[in-house]
Amino acid sequence: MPSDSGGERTPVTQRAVERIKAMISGGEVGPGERLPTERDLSAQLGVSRSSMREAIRALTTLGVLESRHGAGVYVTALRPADLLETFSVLAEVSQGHTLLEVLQVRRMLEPAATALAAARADARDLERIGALLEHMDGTAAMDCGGLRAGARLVGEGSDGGVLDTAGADLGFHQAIVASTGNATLAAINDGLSSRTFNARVWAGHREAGLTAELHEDHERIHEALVARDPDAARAAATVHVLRVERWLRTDLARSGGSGD
Amino acid sequence: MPSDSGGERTPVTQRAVERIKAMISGGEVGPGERLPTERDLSAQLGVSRSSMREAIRALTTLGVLESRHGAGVYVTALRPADLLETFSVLAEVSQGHTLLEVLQVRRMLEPAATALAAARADARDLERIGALLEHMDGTAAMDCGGLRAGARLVGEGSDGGVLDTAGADLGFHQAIVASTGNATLAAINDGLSSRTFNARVWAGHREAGLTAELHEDHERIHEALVARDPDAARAAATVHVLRVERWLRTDLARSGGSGD
DNA sequence: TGCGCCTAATGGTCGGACCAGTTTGGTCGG
DNA sequence: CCGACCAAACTGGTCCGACCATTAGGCGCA
Repeated sequence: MPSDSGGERTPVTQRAVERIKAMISGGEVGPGERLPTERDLSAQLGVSRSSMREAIRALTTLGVLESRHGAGVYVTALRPADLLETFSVLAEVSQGHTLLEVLQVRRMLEPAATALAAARADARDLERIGALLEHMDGTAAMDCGGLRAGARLVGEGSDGGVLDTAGADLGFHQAIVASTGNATLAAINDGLSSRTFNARVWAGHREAGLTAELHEDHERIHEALVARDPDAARAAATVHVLRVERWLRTDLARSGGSGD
Repeated sequence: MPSDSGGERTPVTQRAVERIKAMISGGEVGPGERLPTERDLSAQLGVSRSSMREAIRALTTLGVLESRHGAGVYVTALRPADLLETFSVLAEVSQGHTLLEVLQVRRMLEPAATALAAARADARDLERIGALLEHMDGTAAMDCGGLRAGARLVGEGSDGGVLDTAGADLGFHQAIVASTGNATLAAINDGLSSRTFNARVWAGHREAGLTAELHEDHERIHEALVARDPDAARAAATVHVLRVERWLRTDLARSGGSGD
Protein backbone atom coordinates (compact mmCIF):
# COMPACT_ATOMS: atom_id res chain seq x y z
CA MET A 1 0.00 0.00 0.00
CA PRO A 2 2.26 2.79 -1.18
CA SER A 3 1.41 6.27 -0.12
CA ASP A 4 -0.38 8.61 -2.46
CA SER A 5 2.45 11.06 -2.47
CA GLY A 6 4.26 11.52 -5.71
CA GLY A 7 2.92 11.67 -9.23
CA GLU A 8 0.50 8.81 -8.67
CA ARG A 9 -3.10 9.89 -9.00
CA THR A 10 -5.27 7.93 -6.65
CA PRO A 11 -8.90 7.54 -7.69
CA VAL A 12 -11.22 9.62 -5.56
CA THR A 13 -13.25 6.65 -4.40
CA GLN A 14 -10.21 4.81 -3.16
CA ARG A 15 -9.10 7.85 -1.22
CA ALA A 16 -12.53 7.95 0.38
CA VAL A 17 -12.18 4.30 1.31
CA GLU A 18 -8.88 4.95 3.03
CA ARG A 19 -10.22 8.00 4.82
CA ILE A 20 -13.04 5.95 6.28
CA LYS A 21 -10.64 3.17 7.17
CA ALA A 22 -8.52 5.76 8.92
CA MET A 23 -11.54 7.04 10.81
CA ILE A 24 -12.04 3.53 12.13
CA SER A 25 -8.48 2.53 12.93
CA GLY A 26 -7.95 5.99 14.36
CA GLY A 27 -10.72 5.40 16.85
CA GLU A 28 -12.86 8.22 15.50
CA VAL A 29 -15.69 5.74 15.13
CA GLY A 30 -15.74 2.42 16.94
CA PRO A 31 -17.35 -0.93 16.21
CA GLY A 32 -21.13 -0.76 16.19
CA GLU A 33 -21.14 3.01 16.04
CA ARG A 34 -22.82 5.02 13.37
CA LEU A 35 -20.93 7.33 11.08
CA PRO A 36 -22.16 10.56 9.47
CA THR A 37 -24.71 10.45 6.69
CA GLU A 38 -23.58 9.80 3.14
CA ARG A 39 -24.28 13.43 2.31
CA ASP A 40 -22.27 14.73 5.23
CA LEU A 41 -19.39 12.38 4.54
CA SER A 42 -19.25 13.30 0.89
CA ALA A 43 -19.22 16.99 1.76
CA GLN A 44 -16.67 16.44 4.50
CA LEU A 45 -14.26 14.59 2.23
CA GLY A 46 -15.00 16.79 -0.75
CA VAL A 47 -16.29 14.05 -3.04
CA SER A 48 -19.63 13.43 -4.66
CA ARG A 49 -22.19 11.26 -2.99
CA SER A 50 -21.87 8.74 -5.83
CA SER A 51 -18.19 8.22 -5.12
CA MET A 52 -18.84 8.14 -1.41
CA ARG A 53 -21.49 5.51 -1.96
CA GLU A 54 -19.06 3.38 -3.96
CA ALA A 55 -16.53 3.70 -1.16
CA ILE A 56 -19.15 2.64 1.36
CA ARG A 57 -20.18 -0.21 -0.91
CA ALA A 58 -16.59 -1.43 -1.03
CA LEU A 59 -16.23 -1.35 2.74
CA THR A 60 -19.63 -2.99 3.05
CA THR A 61 -18.59 -5.95 0.93
CA LEU A 62 -15.42 -6.17 2.97
CA GLY A 63 -17.58 -6.58 6.06
CA VAL A 64 -16.33 -3.39 7.68
CA LEU A 65 -19.46 -1.29 7.25
CA GLU A 66 -23.16 -2.06 7.17
CA SER A 67 -25.82 0.17 5.63
CA ARG A 68 -29.34 0.19 7.03
CA HIS A 69 -31.88 1.72 4.72
CA GLY A 70 -33.36 4.80 6.30
CA ALA A 71 -31.29 4.45 9.44
CA GLY A 72 -27.68 5.15 8.57
CA VAL A 73 -24.31 3.54 7.98
CA TYR A 74 -22.78 1.62 10.85
CA VAL A 75 -19.42 0.06 11.57
CA THR A 76 -19.78 -3.67 12.07
CA ALA A 77 -18.61 -5.38 15.22
CA LEU A 78 -15.41 -6.08 13.25
CA ARG A 79 -15.47 -9.64 14.47
CA PRO A 80 -13.45 -12.07 12.36
CA ALA A 81 -16.67 -13.62 11.13
CA ASP A 82 -17.69 -10.23 9.73
CA LEU A 83 -14.43 -9.62 7.93
CA LEU A 84 -14.10 -13.16 6.61
CA GLU A 85 -17.54 -13.49 5.12
CA THR A 86 -16.06 -12.60 1.74
CA PHE A 87 -14.01 -15.73 2.08
CA SER A 88 -16.80 -17.94 0.88
CA VAL A 89 -16.27 -16.64 -2.64
CA LEU A 90 -13.14 -18.74 -2.85
CA ALA A 91 -14.97 -21.97 -2.15
CA GLU A 92 -17.79 -20.84 -4.43
CA VAL A 93 -15.70 -20.11 -7.48
CA SER A 94 -12.81 -22.53 -7.10
CA GLN A 95 -12.58 -25.55 -9.31
CA GLY A 96 -10.22 -28.36 -10.11
CA HIS A 97 -6.71 -27.83 -8.95
CA THR A 98 -7.60 -25.00 -6.61
CA LEU A 99 -9.99 -27.27 -4.72
CA LEU A 100 -7.07 -29.59 -4.08
CA GLU A 101 -5.11 -26.69 -2.68
CA VAL A 102 -8.01 -25.76 -0.44
CA LEU A 103 -8.17 -29.30 0.86
CA GLN A 104 -4.45 -29.23 1.52
CA VAL A 105 -4.94 -26.18 3.69
CA ARG A 106 -7.78 -27.87 5.49
CA ARG A 107 -5.46 -30.80 6.08
CA MET A 108 -3.22 -28.41 7.96
CA LEU A 109 -5.94 -26.61 9.89
CA GLU A 110 -8.56 -29.19 10.79
CA PRO A 111 -6.31 -31.67 12.56
CA ALA A 112 -4.81 -28.95 14.68
CA ALA A 113 -8.22 -27.43 15.32
CA THR A 114 -9.76 -30.76 16.21
CA ALA A 115 -6.93 -31.51 18.59
CA LEU A 116 -7.44 -28.14 20.22
CA ALA A 117 -11.14 -28.78 20.45
CA ALA A 118 -10.47 -32.07 22.22
CA ALA A 119 -8.65 -30.13 24.89
CA ARG A 120 -10.98 -27.18 25.16
CA ALA A 121 -14.53 -28.23 24.34
CA ASP A 122 -16.87 -28.06 27.31
CA ALA A 123 -19.87 -30.23 28.03
CA ARG A 124 -22.27 -28.11 26.03
CA ASP A 125 -20.02 -28.18 23.00
CA LEU A 126 -19.71 -31.95 23.14
CA GLU A 127 -23.44 -32.35 23.54
CA ARG A 128 -24.11 -30.16 20.54
CA ILE A 129 -21.55 -31.98 18.43
CA GLY A 130 -23.03 -35.30 19.41
CA ALA A 131 -26.50 -34.12 18.48
CA LEU A 132 -25.29 -33.01 15.07
CA LEU A 133 -23.65 -36.37 14.55
CA GLU A 134 -26.90 -38.15 15.31
CA HIS A 135 -28.80 -35.81 13.05
CA MET A 136 -26.33 -36.52 10.28
CA ASP A 137 -26.78 -40.25 10.67
CA GLY A 138 -30.52 -39.74 10.62
CA THR A 139 -30.61 -37.79 7.40
CA ALA A 140 -28.11 -40.11 5.81
CA ALA A 141 -30.11 -43.17 6.81
CA MET A 142 -33.52 -42.01 5.68
CA ASP A 143 -31.94 -41.39 2.33
CA CYS A 144 -34.55 -39.16 0.86
CA GLY A 145 -37.84 -37.57 1.67
CA GLY A 146 -38.28 -36.72 5.27
CA LEU A 147 -37.95 -33.81 7.55
CA ARG A 148 -35.37 -31.47 6.25
CA ALA A 149 -34.52 -29.36 9.22
CA GLY A 150 -32.16 -26.71 7.98
CA ALA A 151 -32.81 -27.16 4.31
CA ARG A 152 -34.06 -23.60 4.02
CA LEU A 153 -30.52 -22.37 4.24
CA VAL A 154 -29.63 -24.13 1.04
CA GLY A 155 -32.39 -22.46 -0.88
CA GLU A 156 -33.89 -23.79 -4.08
CA GLY A 157 -35.85 -26.99 -3.90
CA SER A 158 -33.35 -29.09 -2.02
CA ASP A 159 -33.14 -32.59 -3.34
CA GLY A 160 -33.48 -33.97 0.14
CA GLY A 161 -31.02 -36.50 1.50
CA VAL A 162 -27.70 -35.56 0.06
CA LEU A 163 -27.95 -31.85 0.71
CA ASP A 164 -29.22 -32.33 4.21
CA THR A 165 -26.53 -34.78 5.07
CA ALA A 166 -23.95 -32.49 3.59
CA GLY A 167 -25.35 -29.58 5.59
CA ALA A 168 -25.27 -31.58 8.80
CA ASP A 169 -21.72 -32.64 7.98
CA LEU A 170 -20.77 -29.02 7.56
CA GLY A 171 -22.41 -28.12 10.85
CA PHE A 172 -20.63 -30.97 12.59
CA HIS A 173 -17.20 -29.77 11.55
CA GLN A 174 -18.08 -26.14 12.16
CA ALA A 175 -19.26 -26.95 15.66
CA ILE A 176 -15.98 -28.70 16.38
CA VAL A 177 -13.87 -25.81 15.17
CA ALA A 178 -16.10 -23.34 16.97
CA SER A 179 -15.56 -25.16 20.23
CA THR A 180 -11.89 -24.27 20.07
CA GLY A 181 -12.98 -20.83 21.19
CA ASN A 182 -11.01 -19.24 18.34
CA ALA A 183 -13.50 -17.26 16.26
CA THR A 184 -10.90 -16.36 13.67
CA LEU A 185 -9.99 -19.98 13.14
CA ALA A 186 -13.66 -20.87 12.88
CA ALA A 187 -14.32 -18.17 10.32
CA ILE A 188 -11.39 -19.20 8.16
CA ASN A 189 -12.24 -22.85 8.30
CA ASP A 190 -15.85 -22.12 7.42
CA GLY A 191 -14.65 -20.20 4.41
CA LEU A 192 -12.71 -23.22 3.24
CA SER A 193 -15.82 -25.35 3.15
CA SER A 194 -18.88 -24.89 1.03
CA ARG A 195 -22.23 -26.57 0.90
CA THR A 196 -21.97 -27.30 -2.77
CA PHE A 197 -18.59 -28.98 -2.40
CA ASN A 198 -19.77 -30.99 0.59
CA ALA A 199 -22.79 -32.10 -1.37
CA ARG A 200 -20.51 -33.28 -4.16
CA VAL A 201 -18.42 -35.23 -1.69
CA TRP A 202 -21.42 -36.99 -0.21
CA ALA A 203 -22.98 -37.70 -3.57
CA GLY A 204 -19.71 -39.15 -4.78
CA HIS A 205 -19.26 -41.35 -1.74
CA ARG A 206 -22.83 -42.55 -1.90
CA GLU A 207 -22.33 -43.52 -5.52
CA ALA A 208 -19.28 -45.51 -4.57
CA GLY A 209 -21.01 -47.00 -1.54
CA LEU A 210 -18.53 -45.43 0.82
CA THR A 211 -20.84 -43.48 3.13
CA ALA A 212 -20.06 -45.96 5.88
CA GLU A 213 -16.44 -44.85 5.81
CA LEU A 214 -17.40 -41.22 6.21
CA HIS A 215 -19.67 -42.15 9.06
CA GLU A 216 -16.88 -44.06 10.72
CA ASP A 217 -14.57 -41.06 10.39
CA HIS A 218 -17.06 -38.89 12.18
CA GLU A 219 -17.58 -41.42 14.93
CA ARG A 220 -13.86 -41.67 15.43
CA ILE A 221 -13.54 -37.90 15.69
CA HIS A 222 -16.41 -37.68 18.11
CA GLU A 223 -15.02 -40.40 20.31
CA ALA A 224 -11.67 -38.66 20.47
CA LEU A 225 -13.38 -35.45 21.51
CA VAL A 226 -15.40 -36.98 24.33
CA ALA A 227 -12.28 -38.85 25.43
CA ARG A 228 -10.46 -35.51 25.44
CA ASP A 229 -7.67 -37.09 23.46
CA PRO A 230 -5.98 -34.44 21.27
CA ASP A 231 -3.67 -36.89 19.53
CA ALA A 232 -6.47 -39.22 18.58
CA ALA A 233 -8.53 -36.26 17.46
CA ARG A 234 -5.73 -34.99 15.27
CA ALA A 235 -5.24 -38.36 13.69
CA ALA A 236 -8.93 -38.89 13.11
CA ALA A 237 -9.32 -35.48 11.49
CA THR A 238 -6.30 -36.08 9.29
CA VAL A 239 -7.65 -39.38 8.11
CA HIS A 240 -10.98 -37.78 7.32
CA VAL A 241 -9.57 -34.92 5.28
CA LEU A 242 -7.23 -37.30 3.49
CA ARG A 243 -10.19 -39.46 2.53
CA VAL A 244 -11.98 -36.50 1.02
CA GLU A 245 -8.82 -35.41 -0.72
CA ARG A 246 -8.31 -38.84 -2.24
CA TRP A 247 -11.88 -38.88 -3.47
CA LEU A 248 -11.46 -35.45 -5.06
CA ARG A 249 -8.31 -36.63 -6.84
CA THR A 250 -10.06 -39.56 -8.45
CA ASP A 251 -13.10 -37.45 -9.21
CA LEU A 252 -11.01 -34.80 -10.93
CA ALA A 253 -9.09 -37.41 -12.87
CA ARG A 254 -12.32 -39.00 -14.03
CA SER A 255 -14.09 -35.81 -15.07
CA GLY A 256 -11.18 -34.66 -17.14
CA GLY A 257 -8.05 -32.82 -16.19
CA SER A 258 -9.41 -29.37 -16.80
CA GLY A 259 -7.69 -28.31 -13.64
CA ASP A 260 -6.81 -24.80 -12.54
CA MET B 1 -27.74 -17.58 -2.96
CA PRO B 2 -31.40 -17.67 -2.02
CA SER B 3 -33.75 -17.03 -4.85
CA ASP B 4 -35.55 -13.72 -4.97
CA SER B 5 -38.92 -15.37 -5.06
CA GLY B 6 -41.30 -14.52 -2.29
CA GLY B 7 -42.12 -11.20 -0.71
CA GLU B 8 -38.46 -10.40 -0.15
CA ARG B 9 -37.42 -7.25 -1.93
CA THR B 10 -33.89 -7.59 -3.07
CA PRO B 11 -32.02 -4.35 -3.61
CA VAL B 12 -31.40 -3.68 -7.27
CA THR B 13 -27.65 -3.52 -6.87
CA GLN B 14 -27.49 -6.90 -5.19
CA ARG B 15 -29.52 -8.42 -7.97
CA ALA B 16 -27.04 -6.98 -10.44
CA VAL B 17 -24.21 -8.53 -8.46
CA GLU B 18 -25.79 -11.95 -8.64
CA ARG B 19 -26.54 -11.59 -12.32
CA ILE B 20 -22.90 -10.89 -13.03
CA LYS B 21 -21.84 -13.74 -10.76
CA ALA B 22 -24.19 -15.96 -12.73
CA MET B 23 -22.66 -14.80 -15.98
CA ILE B 24 -19.29 -15.95 -14.70
CA SER B 25 -20.21 -19.25 -13.08
CA GLY B 26 -22.44 -19.94 -16.06
CA GLY B 27 -19.47 -19.70 -18.34
CA GLU B 28 -20.88 -16.74 -20.24
CA VAL B 29 -17.66 -14.90 -19.51
CA GLY B 30 -14.48 -16.65 -18.49
CA PRO B 31 -11.43 -15.60 -16.46
CA GLY B 32 -9.50 -12.80 -18.09
CA GLU B 33 -12.31 -12.01 -20.50
CA ARG B 34 -13.92 -8.65 -20.82
CA LEU B 35 -17.58 -8.08 -20.16
CA PRO B 36 -19.88 -5.52 -21.79
CA THR B 37 -19.51 -1.84 -21.00
CA GLU B 38 -21.12 -0.43 -17.89
CA ARG B 39 -23.66 1.33 -20.04
CA ASP B 40 -24.55 -1.83 -21.93
CA LEU B 41 -24.74 -3.90 -18.76
CA SER B 42 -26.98 -1.41 -17.01
CA ALA B 43 -29.30 -1.30 -20.01
CA GLN B 44 -29.22 -5.06 -20.35
CA LEU B 45 -30.16 -5.66 -16.71
CA GLY B 46 -32.54 -2.75 -16.58
CA VAL B 47 -30.77 -0.79 -13.85
CA SER B 48 -29.14 2.59 -13.77
CA ARG B 49 -25.45 2.92 -14.39
CA SER B 50 -24.94 4.10 -10.81
CA SER B 51 -26.33 0.86 -9.43
CA MET B 52 -24.42 -1.17 -11.98
CA ARG B 53 -21.24 0.62 -10.97
CA GLU B 54 -21.87 -0.21 -7.32
CA ALA B 55 -22.39 -3.84 -8.27
CA ILE B 56 -19.13 -3.80 -10.21
CA ARG B 57 -17.41 -2.09 -7.31
CA ALA B 58 -18.57 -4.84 -4.98
CA LEU B 59 -17.29 -7.58 -7.25
CA THR B 60 -14.09 -5.62 -7.73
CA THR B 61 -13.39 -5.51 -4.00
CA LEU B 62 -14.14 -9.22 -3.87
CA GLY B 63 -11.39 -9.75 -6.42
CA VAL B 64 -13.72 -11.17 -9.05
CA LEU B 65 -13.70 -8.22 -11.43
CA GLU B 66 -11.13 -5.63 -12.36
CA SER B 67 -11.97 -2.42 -14.18
CA ARG B 68 -9.39 -0.58 -16.23
CA HIS B 69 -10.00 3.08 -16.82
CA GLY B 70 -10.78 3.64 -20.47
CA ALA B 71 -10.38 0.00 -21.38
CA GLY B 72 -13.26 -1.91 -19.85
CA VAL B 73 -14.22 -4.27 -17.06
CA TYR B 74 -12.52 -7.66 -16.98
CA VAL B 75 -12.94 -10.86 -15.04
CA THR B 76 -9.81 -11.59 -13.03
CA ALA B 77 -7.91 -14.83 -13.40
CA LEU B 78 -9.93 -15.99 -10.36
CA ARG B 79 -6.75 -17.31 -8.81
CA PRO B 80 -6.81 -17.73 -5.03
CA ALA B 81 -4.52 -14.75 -4.67
CA ASP B 82 -7.12 -12.61 -6.44
CA LEU B 83 -10.03 -13.74 -4.30
CA LEU B 84 -8.11 -13.62 -1.04
CA GLU B 85 -6.71 -10.15 -1.36
CA THR B 86 -9.59 -8.89 0.77
CA PHE B 87 -8.20 -11.05 3.51
CA SER B 88 -5.61 -8.52 4.51
CA VAL B 89 -8.33 -6.37 6.06
CA LEU B 90 -8.50 -8.82 8.92
CA ALA B 91 -4.88 -8.32 9.85
CA GLU B 92 -5.23 -4.58 9.25
CA VAL B 93 -8.19 -3.99 11.49
CA SER B 94 -7.75 -6.64 14.13
CA GLN B 95 -6.62 -5.66 17.56
CA GLY B 96 -5.99 -7.21 20.90
CA HIS B 97 -7.56 -10.57 21.41
CA THR B 98 -8.22 -11.11 17.72
CA LEU B 99 -4.53 -10.73 16.95
CA LEU B 100 -3.87 -13.57 19.34
CA GLU B 101 -6.38 -15.68 17.47
CA VAL B 102 -4.70 -14.83 14.20
CA LEU B 103 -1.36 -15.88 15.60
CA GLN B 104 -2.87 -19.11 16.81
CA VAL B 105 -3.99 -19.85 13.27
CA ARG B 106 -0.55 -19.02 11.98
CA ARG B 107 0.84 -21.43 14.56
CA MET B 108 -1.20 -24.12 12.83
CA LEU B 109 -0.40 -23.14 9.28
CA GLU B 110 3.19 -21.96 9.20
CA PRO B 111 4.82 -25.04 10.73
CA ALA B 112 2.98 -27.29 8.33
CA ALA B 113 3.73 -24.99 5.43
CA THR B 114 7.39 -24.68 6.33
CA ALA B 115 7.71 -28.44 6.62
CA LEU B 116 6.11 -28.80 3.22
CA ALA B 117 8.46 -26.19 1.84
CA ALA B 118 11.44 -28.14 3.16
CA ALA B 119 10.30 -31.07 1.08
CA ARG B 120 9.29 -29.20 -2.04
CA ALA B 121 11.40 -26.07 -2.45
CA ASP B 122 13.72 -26.17 -5.42
CA ALA B 123 17.12 -24.55 -5.81
CA ARG B 124 15.75 -21.24 -7.02
CA ASP B 125 13.37 -21.01 -4.09
CA LEU B 126 16.13 -21.67 -1.61
CA GLU B 127 18.39 -19.14 -3.26
CA ARG B 128 15.70 -16.51 -3.11
CA ILE B 129 14.91 -17.26 0.50
CA GLY B 130 18.58 -17.05 1.38
CA ALA B 131 18.90 -13.70 -0.34
CA LEU B 132 15.94 -12.33 1.59
CA LEU B 133 17.48 -13.56 4.81
CA GLU B 134 20.71 -11.72 4.07
CA HIS B 135 18.82 -8.59 3.11
CA MET B 136 16.94 -8.77 6.38
CA ASP B 137 20.15 -9.00 8.34
CA GLY B 138 21.50 -6.05 6.43
CA THR B 139 18.61 -3.74 7.15
CA ALA B 140 18.45 -4.88 10.74
CA ALA B 141 22.16 -4.32 11.26
CA MET B 142 22.23 -0.74 10.07
CA ASP B 143 20.02 0.00 13.01
CA CYS B 144 19.44 3.63 12.31
CA GLY B 145 18.70 4.99 15.74
CA GLY B 146 15.53 6.55 16.92
CA LEU B 147 13.30 3.89 18.24
CA ARG B 148 9.85 5.19 18.49
CA ALA B 149 6.60 3.67 19.42
CA GLY B 150 3.23 4.50 17.99
CA ALA B 151 2.65 2.73 14.75
CA ARG B 152 1.64 5.12 12.02
CA LEU B 153 -0.39 2.85 9.90
CA VAL B 154 1.08 2.59 6.48
CA GLY B 155 3.94 5.01 6.63
CA GLU B 156 4.24 7.78 4.20
CA GLY B 157 7.96 8.03 3.58
CA SER B 158 9.39 4.75 4.80
CA ASP B 159 11.06 5.22 8.11
CA GLY B 160 14.07 3.14 7.25
CA GLY B 161 15.22 0.43 9.61
CA VAL B 162 12.22 -0.98 11.34
CA LEU B 163 9.85 -0.90 8.42
CA ASP B 164 12.40 -2.27 6.00
CA THR B 165 13.36 -5.08 8.31
CA ALA B 166 9.74 -5.89 8.90
CA GLY B 167 9.11 -5.88 5.17
CA ALA B 168 12.04 -8.18 4.53
CA ASP B 169 10.80 -10.44 7.32
CA LEU B 170 7.42 -10.56 5.66
CA GLY B 171 9.00 -11.37 2.31
CA PHE B 172 11.09 -14.11 3.88
CA HIS B 173 8.08 -15.93 5.28
CA GLN B 174 6.03 -15.35 2.17
CA ALA B 175 8.77 -16.77 -0.01
CA ILE B 176 8.86 -19.88 2.13
CA VAL B 177 5.14 -20.45 1.96
CA ALA B 178 5.13 -19.68 -1.73
CA SER B 179 7.72 -22.38 -2.34
CA THR B 180 5.22 -25.00 -1.18
CA GLY B 181 3.63 -24.55 -4.58
CA ASN B 182 0.22 -24.09 -2.98
CA ALA B 183 -1.05 -20.67 -4.09
CA THR B 184 -4.14 -20.87 -1.90
CA LEU B 185 -2.06 -21.57 1.16
CA ALA B 186 0.26 -18.72 0.27
CA ALA B 187 -2.62 -16.29 -0.19
CA ILE B 188 -4.20 -17.22 3.13
CA ASN B 189 -0.95 -17.01 5.00
CA ASP B 190 -0.16 -13.64 3.47
CA GLY B 191 -3.54 -12.41 4.62
CA LEU B 192 -2.71 -13.41 8.16
CA SER B 193 0.35 -11.18 8.21
CA SER B 194 0.51 -7.44 7.87
CA ARG B 195 3.32 -4.95 7.58
CA THR B 196 2.04 -2.85 10.43
CA PHE B 197 1.89 -5.82 12.79
CA ASN B 198 5.31 -7.01 11.71
CA ALA B 199 6.69 -3.55 12.30
CA ARG B 200 5.24 -3.60 15.80
CA VAL B 201 6.84 -6.96 16.47
CA TRP B 202 10.26 -5.79 15.35
CA ALA B 203 10.01 -2.49 17.19
CA GLY B 204 8.99 -4.33 20.33
CA HIS B 205 11.82 -6.82 20.09
CA ARG B 206 14.36 -4.13 19.42
CA GLU B 207 13.22 -2.26 22.48
CA ALA B 208 13.68 -5.39 24.54
CA GLY B 209 16.99 -6.16 22.87
CA LEU B 210 15.70 -9.42 21.46
CA THR B 211 16.37 -8.96 17.75
CA ALA B 212 19.12 -11.56 17.99
CA GLU B 213 16.54 -14.16 18.92
CA LEU B 214 14.43 -13.35 15.90
CA HIS B 215 17.49 -13.56 13.73
CA GLU B 216 18.37 -16.94 15.18
CA ASP B 217 14.85 -18.20 14.47
CA HIS B 218 15.19 -17.27 10.84
CA GLU B 219 18.59 -18.87 10.55
CA ARG B 220 17.24 -22.06 12.05
CA ILE B 221 14.36 -22.13 9.61
CA HIS B 222 16.65 -21.48 6.68
CA GLU B 223 19.04 -24.21 7.72
CA ALA B 224 16.20 -26.69 7.99
CA LEU B 225 15.04 -25.77 4.50
CA VAL B 226 18.44 -26.20 2.84
CA ALA B 227 18.87 -29.45 4.76
CA ARG B 228 15.47 -30.53 3.41
CA ASP B 229 14.47 -31.52 6.90
CA PRO B 230 10.68 -31.16 7.30
CA ASP B 231 10.66 -32.02 10.99
CA ALA B 232 13.32 -29.49 11.84
CA ALA B 233 11.55 -26.91 9.69
CA ARG B 234 8.26 -27.53 11.46
CA ALA B 235 9.89 -27.18 14.84
CA ALA B 236 11.76 -24.03 13.90
CA ALA B 237 8.64 -22.39 12.52
CA THR B 238 6.66 -23.34 15.60
CA VAL B 239 9.28 -21.84 17.87
CA HIS B 240 9.28 -18.65 15.85
CA VAL B 241 5.54 -18.15 15.90
CA LEU B 242 5.43 -18.99 19.57
CA ARG B 243 8.02 -16.32 20.25
CA VAL B 244 5.95 -13.71 18.48
CA GLU B 245 2.85 -14.90 20.26
CA ARG B 246 4.52 -14.63 23.63
CA TRP B 247 5.69 -11.12 22.84
CA LEU B 248 2.19 -10.10 21.81
CA ARG B 249 0.78 -11.47 25.06
CA THR B 250 3.12 -9.38 27.18
CA ASP B 251 2.61 -6.38 24.94
CA LEU B 252 -1.16 -6.63 25.22
CA ALA B 253 -0.96 -7.08 28.98
CA ARG B 254 1.25 -4.03 29.29
CA SER B 255 -0.78 -1.71 27.09
CA GLY B 256 -4.00 -2.47 28.92
CA GLY B 257 -6.35 -5.38 28.71
CA SER B 258 -8.72 -3.75 26.27
CA GLY B 259 -8.89 -7.01 24.43
CA ASP B 260 -11.12 -7.65 21.47
C1' DT C 1 -50.62 7.27 29.76
C1' DG C 2 -50.36 4.94 25.70
C1' DC C 3 -51.06 4.17 20.97
C1' DG C 4 -50.94 5.54 16.25
C1' DC C 5 -50.03 8.66 12.62
C1' DC C 6 -47.16 11.95 10.33
C1' DT C 7 -43.06 14.22 9.24
C1' DA C 8 -38.25 14.64 8.76
C1' DA C 9 -34.03 12.26 8.05
C1' DT C 10 -31.42 8.73 5.56
C1' DG C 11 -30.08 5.26 2.42
C1' DG C 12 -31.39 3.48 -2.52
C1' DT C 13 -32.17 4.43 -7.34
C1' DC C 14 -32.23 7.05 -11.33
C1' DG C 15 -30.79 9.96 -15.42
C1' DG C 16 -27.77 12.94 -17.49
C1' DA C 17 -23.62 15.57 -17.98
C1' DC C 18 -18.81 16.06 -18.16
C1' DC C 19 -13.82 14.59 -17.18
C1' DA C 20 -9.91 11.35 -17.91
C1' DG C 21 -7.66 7.71 -19.72
C1' DT C 22 -7.39 3.91 -23.64
C1' DT C 23 -7.91 2.14 -28.05
C1' DT C 24 -8.08 2.43 -32.77
C1' DG C 25 -7.63 3.84 -37.24
C1' DG C 26 -6.06 7.01 -40.50
C1' DT C 27 -2.70 10.23 -42.01
C1' DC C 28 1.71 12.01 -42.84
C1' DG C 29 6.64 11.66 -43.45
C1' DG C 30 10.48 8.77 -44.27
C1' DC D 1 5.94 0.13 -48.03
C1' DC D 2 6.53 0.93 -43.27
C1' DG D 3 6.62 3.27 -39.04
C1' DA D 4 5.50 7.10 -36.01
C1' DC D 5 2.27 10.38 -34.84
C1' DC D 6 -2.22 12.34 -34.04
C1' DA D 7 -7.15 12.74 -33.43
C1' DA D 8 -11.63 10.97 -32.85
C1' DA D 9 -14.52 7.33 -30.80
C1' DC D 10 -15.11 4.49 -27.02
C1' DT D 11 -14.96 3.38 -21.84
C1' DG D 12 -14.48 3.91 -17.05
C1' DG D 13 -14.40 7.80 -13.26
C1' DT D 14 -16.68 11.67 -11.16
C1' DC D 15 -20.12 14.91 -10.30
C1' DC D 16 -24.85 16.85 -9.85
C1' DG D 17 -29.69 17.01 -8.76
C1' DA D 18 -33.92 14.76 -8.34
C1' DC D 19 -37.01 11.39 -6.54
C1' DC D 20 -38.35 6.88 -4.16
C1' DA D 21 -38.40 3.58 0.02
C1' DT D 22 -37.62 2.87 4.62
C1' DT D 23 -36.76 4.08 9.19
C1' DA D 24 -36.91 6.85 13.49
C1' DG D 25 -38.77 10.02 16.39
C1' DG D 26 -41.95 13.47 17.71
C1' DC D 27 -46.58 15.06 17.93
C1' DG D 28 -51.31 14.77 18.72
C1' DC D 29 -55.34 12.25 19.85
C1' DA D 30 -57.99 9.04 22.56
